[in-house]
Formats: sequence, structure tokens, C-alpha cells
Amino acid sequence: MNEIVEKVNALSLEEQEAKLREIYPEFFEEKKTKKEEKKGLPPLPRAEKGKVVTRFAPNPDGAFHLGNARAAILSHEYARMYDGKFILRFDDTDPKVKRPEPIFYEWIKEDLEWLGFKIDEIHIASDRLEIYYDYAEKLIKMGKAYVCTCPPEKFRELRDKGIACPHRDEPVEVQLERWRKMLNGEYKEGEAVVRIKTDLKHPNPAVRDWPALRIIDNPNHPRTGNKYRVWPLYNFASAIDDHELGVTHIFRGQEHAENETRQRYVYEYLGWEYPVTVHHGRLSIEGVILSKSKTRKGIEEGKYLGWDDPRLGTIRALRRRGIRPEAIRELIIEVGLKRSDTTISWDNLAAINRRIIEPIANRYFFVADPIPMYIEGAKEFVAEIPLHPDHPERGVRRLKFVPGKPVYVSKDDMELFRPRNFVRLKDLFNVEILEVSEDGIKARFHSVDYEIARKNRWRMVHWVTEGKPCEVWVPEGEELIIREGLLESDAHVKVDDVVQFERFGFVRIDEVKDGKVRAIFAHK
RNA sequence: GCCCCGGUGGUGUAGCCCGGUCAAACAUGCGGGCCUUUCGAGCCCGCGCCCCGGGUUCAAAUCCCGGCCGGGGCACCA
Repeated sequence: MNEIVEKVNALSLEEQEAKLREIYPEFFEEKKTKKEEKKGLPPLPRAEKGKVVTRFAPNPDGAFHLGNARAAILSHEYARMYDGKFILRFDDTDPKVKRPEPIFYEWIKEDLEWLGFKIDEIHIASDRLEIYYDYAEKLIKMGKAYVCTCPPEKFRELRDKGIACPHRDEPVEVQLERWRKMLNGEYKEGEAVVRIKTDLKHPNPAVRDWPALRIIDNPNHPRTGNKYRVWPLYNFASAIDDHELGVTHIFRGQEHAENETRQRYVYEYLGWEYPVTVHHGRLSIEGVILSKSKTRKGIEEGKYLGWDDPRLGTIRALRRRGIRPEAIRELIIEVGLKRSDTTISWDNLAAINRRIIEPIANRYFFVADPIPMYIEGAKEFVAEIPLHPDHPERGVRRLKFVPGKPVYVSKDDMELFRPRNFVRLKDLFNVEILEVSEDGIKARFHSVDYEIARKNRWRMVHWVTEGKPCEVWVPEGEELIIREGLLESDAHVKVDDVVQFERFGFVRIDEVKDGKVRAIFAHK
């Protein structure tokens, strides 16, 4: 053996390769295909073209955010990749703790569509309660489920010891009677629960005889009101529906990994095949709160302006900032289906987004915190500046300089305005700074030629003459900074435009009202 | 405490299943240069990583064992 290895090692790499080609040509074939698979998402196990069915099952108790987007985008992406079907299923079976709200059913659908999803089917769990009841009854009849009336603490105690609760092994007729009492309202909330039988000695106590349906006295559910008092829990409704709707592949966060173990019992009892599951890690974005409960609290306390507050990580907030759906999609695909948690940085998302919006965003001058600059010795001049430097065909904006009237420059450039410094007003002319005071800047016309500024390495600033009022909201962590300023008057922007304020950053126009513009900062 | 799952540059991912082509690739970031009427974009150069310790092997980021660190679950929530 060693001898052979010695021999092989004695050969040069080329010789080894040549020999290998001779005796095992397939080796090289395999490598080629491996390389090609690298782009985009990896192939899905047990997936057949035309037969893949995926679903996204959010609880409509809050707005859709970047964290949820991972499961949603992966599900949709694979459905398309395999010419399959993508289902949106609202998991609204908790009218109490995680109470659904009507508006979120709409918003989630809208947000998915904005992301470019084609939704093949929509199902709502609260419409399907009777299906769950049928299966519950079926499982009870099979002796695979029972009605437990132990107080929760009592049950937990027994469960941890691996002991059956007193109701577990009672005859089916007794179970059915109790099941009817649950449905009839003869038990109050908390008095009875349907449990799925599992291995009582399962190493993980959390999976032992898990609860499948419980009672809620006054559900006042936004869709079904008080029609139903018995509600399925997540694991039960989800297990039934994934099979009923023909789901073949499930994408969900790793926090659900143990739920798979639980749900498999139902599949085993009913003789169903469990879908292929992919558990991915949690996705968060640097410095942004995604948690629905924290977001809701912040809104209630008045800290945030709403679910689309630009500081938030909801899809609506990102959209409002000028993040494009393709950028979000690209980001999620890049992060892929890794099981570990990932915290992506704003830089990362911004870089992807910038590449997408840079070619479409027209350029304008926005002067934040304007300071007047009085220029002596200059003649009237109209600056004609392309809307986009790489696309002259889009036309120009015109900014007119009138002698005797000041131009406005930004306080952000203050360090450049020192007496005897030279600066170029971009696309206008070069000036020498004479004096800086509280009232403004005094400057003297120097020359028109750009080459002069370039050769002397004079810095360039943007400016406006008579701008229109404009404010830019700049989210910075928990803060929302409002920059007041002037937007060049020839900027014909409308709501939803994504533009670049030169030397300031990319923004999305959020509102144009009474001649005043509000923009939201996306990124540099 | 019990039960899962992870750990590759500052950040995100590829490679791990099937050990050698990996002194590790791509993107972003940072530093520098070129170019350019945006200290923008683009182009070029540079910086920087296999959690630790053992083991198996001619050969380990890759396989095995142990540790450390991180995440998740242990709800009549989803």
C-alpha cells in the first residue's frame, strides 16, 4: 500500500492527472458539474420538476420583516426553480397570545407581491378548523390522541418523570365523550386539552404527549368571532395542513427543529410521508429590531411612527427607504440555507442595493443645513447638469446663478470654507473664499474652467440657488435624524422615486406636499 | 438542569457529506493608487480566516474523540 502511494507521490501533478484521466475519466466530469452548481441556491433534495410544493405560513399578528423573509424567499424561490407551487398559509390559530389583526393579512400579501412573488394559493388556518377537528377525532378513535384534563403543572410533572397521566389510557369512548364536551363548551378554558400520544420515554421531555388543541373561551377571532372555542396549536394545524395542501418541502427556522419530531408522530399514525425539511438559522440585520413584540411596544409608546418606520426591519420599512425587492431577494439567496444564525451588516445590503439603483437613480443637489454664500465678480450663468452622468439621454437639470443673489452651500462642507481656500461649485465655477461669518460666506469668482480646479486639486461642493424646502429622514440605529435643507428647484421628483442627492446619498422620495419634499435616506 | 443545532478573514457566503487540485475562493469592509466635474461609481494593488486540543492518515478546513464558545427548544405561543 505504502509503496503504491510513494510511487504516486513521486509522479508530478501533471503525470498524476494524466494517469488519472486514463484510468478514471469520470473524476473530471464530476468536478465540472460541481463548479457550475455554485451559483445561486443549491439543488433541493428529493425535488422533482413540476412537483415541488412549498409554503410560507406567517401569523398575521405583525408586519412581515427581513427575518421572516428568509423562509418566505427560500420557499418561493425553490417553488419557481422547480416549476412548482407556492402557497401562502396564514397561521392565525392563536386569538389570544399572538392575536392576528385583519390589516396584517393584507399587508403580508402585499409585501410578498412587492417582493415579486407569484402566490399560487392562499389558505387561512382559521377557515379550516373543522378539518382539524375531524383529524383530532380520528386520532382519538385510533387511540393515538386523548383528552387530558390535568392542570398544566401537574401534567408537566408527570411528563418529566415519563409517567402517563391518568387520562391517557382511558377507553376511547370516554375520550370521545370528553372531546364532545370540549366542543360543546362544557369545559372551560384551561380545563381540557387534546394531546397526541408519543413515546413517554422520549429523551426530550418537550416532545412527550404534546398538546394539539386547546380551549379558548372568548376568542373573538378577527375572522371567526366566537364561532369556535376549540383551537388547534401550531404543531397540529401545521402538521395537518402541510399534508392536506400537498406540501413537499418546508423551510423554517431552526427553532422549529424539535417541532418536526413532534409532528412526525401524527404523520406516522396517519400513514403520511413527512415533507423534506430545511431548517435555517435566524437572520438579523445589524442594529435593527425585528422582533414583532418589541416593534409593537415601540409603536404603542410612540417611539416609532408605525410599522413602516424607517428605523425598523420590516419589509415596508425597507421599501420606504428605497431598498429594492431584488436586493432583498439577492441577499437572502446569498445567505442561503445555512443552519447557523447570521447577522448581516447594513453595508452588505447597501452594497447590493446600490448596484441595483445606481443606474436608475437620477442625480440632484440637496443642500443640508444651507448657508448663504455671496459671490462677487461673477456673471449670470446657467449650469446644465445631466440627470445621470452615464445617461446623457435623460436630459439635464438647470440651475441658474444670478449676480447679487447668494448660492447656498451645506454646513457639512464647512471645513472647506476657510479664507484663502478655493473650491469649485460643481458644474458652475471656481471661487476663492474670502470671509466666513455667522451671516454666511463671502467669496470671489475665480474662474470657470474645470481644468483649473482639477489641476489644483480644489475640492468640489454642491450648491443650490433658490431651492425648494426638503427634509431627509436619516435612520441611525434608534435615532431618526431629520436633516432640513434645500433641494434644487429643477428637481421634478415624485413619491416613490429613488434618486441620489449628490455627495449626500441615495434616498427615496416619501412625500411631496405643498411644494415641500420629504425623502428617506437609504445609504451612501 | 435536560434535549437539539452550529463554529471558515471585521461582516456575509463557498469549500466539509465523497480527505490531496485549499499556504483556502467570492462579495462587502478597511488601506493605498489610477481614473472621473459626486472625497460617488468604475478599475488596479494591498490587509485579513479554517474555535482549541488530541487522534486516524503518506496527506485533515474536510473524518473521529474531547473541550470551549454561540444559537435554539423544554408554552394549553407561532
